[in-house]
Amino acid sequence: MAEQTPEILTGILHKEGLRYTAQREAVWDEIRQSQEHRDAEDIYLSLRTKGIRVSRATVYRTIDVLVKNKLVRKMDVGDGRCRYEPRLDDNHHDHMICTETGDIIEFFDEELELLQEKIARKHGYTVVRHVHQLFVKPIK
Amino acid sequence: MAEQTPEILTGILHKEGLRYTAQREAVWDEIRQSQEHRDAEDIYLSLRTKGIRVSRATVYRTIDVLVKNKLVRKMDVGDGRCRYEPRLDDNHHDHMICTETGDIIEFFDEELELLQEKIARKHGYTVVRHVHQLFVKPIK
DNA sequence: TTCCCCATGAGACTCATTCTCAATTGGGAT
DNA sequence: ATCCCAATTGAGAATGAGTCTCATGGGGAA
Repeated sequence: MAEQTPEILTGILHKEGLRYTAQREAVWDEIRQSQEHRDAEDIYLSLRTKGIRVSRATVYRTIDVLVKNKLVRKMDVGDGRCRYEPRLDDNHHDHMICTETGDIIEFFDEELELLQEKIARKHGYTVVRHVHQLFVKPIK
Repeated sequence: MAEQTPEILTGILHKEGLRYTAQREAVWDEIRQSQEHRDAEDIYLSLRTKGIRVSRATVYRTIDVLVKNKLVRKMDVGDGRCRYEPRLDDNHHDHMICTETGDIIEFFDEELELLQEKIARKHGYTVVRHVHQLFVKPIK
């Protein structure tokens, strides 16, 4: 999973007119190598634990760039902290949050995607992006 | 729209073991008489402008009770402030937010509701509640 | 009417995120 | 390779929605 990723970051920074720095690389690496849905503080602390000197401000600033360029997906679960996940493969999906365990399950449904667009069109709009979260509990 | 509503509130307060107060009535009236999706500060300021003495704390506390008892719907648009709307008729619906004008359009689609439940079941869950927002832009 | 306890208001507090600004550093020009 | 300067960084202050505290006020049962 690691071959072309460095260039992905440099390419984006270049496109945005931003400089390549060790901190930006570190933040992107940190998010990339995890499949969890972590908040900014988790990411920050994980970097610090690894001995990487970076500040919260830089973590937040870098995440903004990554989100804007679709390397990272930002999700607001509604509990006051946003979670982030890598978006390397760019497979779109939504989330199911278990109300009993807090587990986050990813799902994708083509029919659902089409239906949303259909509904928007009915009102004279087209979907730019969407937020869809199912708060669920295990059956029985 | 006003006949039985006072009793709705008193009934709920009684059920919750809470007292009927002028402030709680005022907050509920304020939310009821508007179809807008306003945040807590808007509601608070509107009450103060009308000369009603109520504090932010009471507005928040009362909204919590109303939301818990489904008299009010709480929606987190993701911009840091939650919006509230009355829920008298209890017609469930989701929201479409226009990215150009900020307009909020309500929609409901039975097929969508069923599809969500179907997806949850496929993973061994059942839907408790959901958040579904379409960020849209006008066609052409 | 009294009395007990819940509700209220003012402002302190929390906590995620953003901002400030002096010090540092990337990287193009030379 | 070196210079130079705007971009970047870190530390901590600031922000802002929402929550909490606690002294005072007011429902409502008896």
